[in-house]
Amino acid sequence: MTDGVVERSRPRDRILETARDMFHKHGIKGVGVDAITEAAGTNKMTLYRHFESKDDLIVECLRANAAKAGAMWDTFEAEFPGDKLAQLHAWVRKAAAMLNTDGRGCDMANAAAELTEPDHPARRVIKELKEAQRERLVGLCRDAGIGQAELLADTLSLLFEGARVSVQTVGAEGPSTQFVRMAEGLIVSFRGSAAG
Amino acid sequence: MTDGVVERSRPRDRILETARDMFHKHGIKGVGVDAITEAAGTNKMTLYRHFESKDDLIVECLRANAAKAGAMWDTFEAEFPGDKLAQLHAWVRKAAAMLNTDGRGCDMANAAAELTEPDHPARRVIKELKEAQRERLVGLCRDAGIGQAELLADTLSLLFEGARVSVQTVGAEGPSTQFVRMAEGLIVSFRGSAAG
DNA sequence: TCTGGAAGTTACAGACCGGTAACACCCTAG
DNA sequence: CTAGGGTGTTACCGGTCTGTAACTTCCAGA
Repeated sequence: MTDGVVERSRPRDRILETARDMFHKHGIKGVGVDAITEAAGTNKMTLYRHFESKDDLIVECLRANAAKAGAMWDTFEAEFPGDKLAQLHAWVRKAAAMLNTDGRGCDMANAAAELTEPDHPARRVIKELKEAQRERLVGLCRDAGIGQAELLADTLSLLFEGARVSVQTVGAEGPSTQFVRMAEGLIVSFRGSAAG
Repeated sequence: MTDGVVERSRPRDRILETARDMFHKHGIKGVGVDAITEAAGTNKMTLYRHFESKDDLIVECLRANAAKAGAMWDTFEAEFPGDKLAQLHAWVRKAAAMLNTDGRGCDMANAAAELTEPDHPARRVIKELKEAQRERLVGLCRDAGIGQAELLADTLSLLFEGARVSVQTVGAEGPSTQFVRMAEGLIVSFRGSAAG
């Protein structure tokens, strides 16, 4: 049982945390609710008392992931108060670090790859949360005084997203090793062209 | 039955083609062998006479995909014989076109997201085929006279990969719309810096 | 016309899936 | 002490999954 995470807390929290971990490691369709509840040290009935379906649990996991990712931005602000450019570089470093932590890509991207039904409830929240993340990165670029903030943010975002899937397909020794160099080069280039 | 592709040909070919189509649309774990054989106008026993398991079928589908993608490069050479820079721009246009054809990402990336077992037979071939694709793009960049060919190829590759997952998560109207602008800008920038 | 192999058919095994029912338990708030 | 809500337990439903067995049908080539 490598999927522990059974610290004593309220069953709902344990289920949510365990499900997040197992969905991340083994994929959504690769994990059944029985396995989740067992790893969470509880049982199926309790799961269905707190979540109305597996799909509902999936959505809650994605929201929890996004909340955790959102908290990351606050640490940048705390670490470099007011210095938006430093925060942008901190984002690059953090992103690069994530590439080497584990070989699994973004949970939302993976979920979108697995859940192909066009009206699956998870697809709505994935789009919402991804768009919110884009807004934050665009805002950071703009506040850092970069002229074409949207273009830089989108480029960095696509690079990072691509690096994550690259790690998942060819491993951490592939093209993703150049991510920092690419990102830093882009920031320099965009700062050189035009400032707000 | 929207997953037709039942033209009269040998059962093995029909199964392979149908499986490629259905895996692409609905994901690998989202399609059972019964559904494949039915859509291919044959039956399960015939599938298992030609493929030793579903995993084997998956691997063959990935190889077939890669073969089709490989043929794409030959069309570039045929269209712009000897003009490697033109072929690189053709790659950019082709990549951009793929972003708008359907909302599903790269089959290999999606497969890697779904098949999480570290020793799954598909993971080997995904890595092999992705590395082969990288070699081709690096070669194209180098032959186009670009100094840092590997870095440009990896950057373009990551951008494209990221654009495909972006289409899958937020749709074709998201950051991926800027893909051509990003790619062309990078090529210009790399050509300006140093040439071979 | 005969024959052999490829393909189709039906049924089944064994496992797993998401989800529910009915009931026993425990622990805390009143 | 008691009542009640949250939790645990067991069993079950109907469905789907990969994979196999045994048998029939068809068709091309000799």
